Amino acid sequence: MNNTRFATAVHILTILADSPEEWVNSDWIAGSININPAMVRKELSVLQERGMVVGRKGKEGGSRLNKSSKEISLADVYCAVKNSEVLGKKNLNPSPKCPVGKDINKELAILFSATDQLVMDSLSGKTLEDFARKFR
Amino acid sequence: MNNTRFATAVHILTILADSPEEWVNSDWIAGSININPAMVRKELSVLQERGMVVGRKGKEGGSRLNKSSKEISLADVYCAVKNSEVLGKKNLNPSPKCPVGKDINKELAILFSATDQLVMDSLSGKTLEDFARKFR
DNA sequence: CTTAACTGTAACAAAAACTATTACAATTAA
DNA sequence: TTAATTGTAATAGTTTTTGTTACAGTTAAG
Repeated sequence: MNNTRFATAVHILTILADSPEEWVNSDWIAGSININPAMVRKELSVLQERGMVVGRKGKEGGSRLNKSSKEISLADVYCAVKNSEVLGKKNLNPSPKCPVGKDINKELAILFSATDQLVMDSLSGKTLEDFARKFR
Repeated sequence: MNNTRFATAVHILTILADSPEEWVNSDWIAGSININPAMVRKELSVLQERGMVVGRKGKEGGSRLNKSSKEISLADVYCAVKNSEVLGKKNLNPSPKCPVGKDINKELAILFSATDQLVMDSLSGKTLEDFARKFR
């Protein structure tokens, strides 16, 4: 994760969590994060697929949470945006002729999964509500 | 970490750990990982700065561990190569006018540090020796 | 004292990932 | 009917990552 996607997603969800009744539009959210509204809509789209958010089209449209912020964990968010493992990529093309090269990726895979799981377990104990509360 | 640096560094160190007496040259290591020798030397250079490895120039030169593989933890390796936090980058330029934007990065910083620390704590319990043993 | 095999490092190039921007069809409220 | 908005695609620009080439400096060994 050498990108801003987790930060962006948490930012979006925090705003929605603080106005659970309202349909907040992407322009407003984009103004708070200071990025392009289209970027916000892209990320909202992902959060919708995961069932965290629901969108409404047309005039007076926008987005809001699809469930209580108590029911959304930061692990849900991480899971939605993550596109690499915590410890990075494995070796791309290690030599099968070398005893180390032959098995390195298998061993790294074990280590990488365990490390990812550690992070997931920790984040699954943290709710969006807990996080969003700090901004009210 | 959306790169191969941790995998590369562990691969290098595993090879060195399995021949603690020998001066292994960058060509040999590069052959096992299947990358350019100059990339190996770049990473070796970082591992040297951290005191894990020592290099010898000239004919019959190469690298070897500077301490027992029992004394090198995977946290040392991670620390040497990491260039981003586990949960990625914070928001680049959030709006100070919005209650969320104003403080989001401060709150994210707390979360991000705690998550990084979790990973470090876990890796600090794993030695290079334990890892390298699997390949002998 | 010359040669061959290395390291260490810099400079540059290529590829991949990430972020930003523009545009527009489809939808909806008023 | 109009104006505001989503959802999405296409494209461009920027940053990060990976690969390559080159070479001065070092060292072992004949």
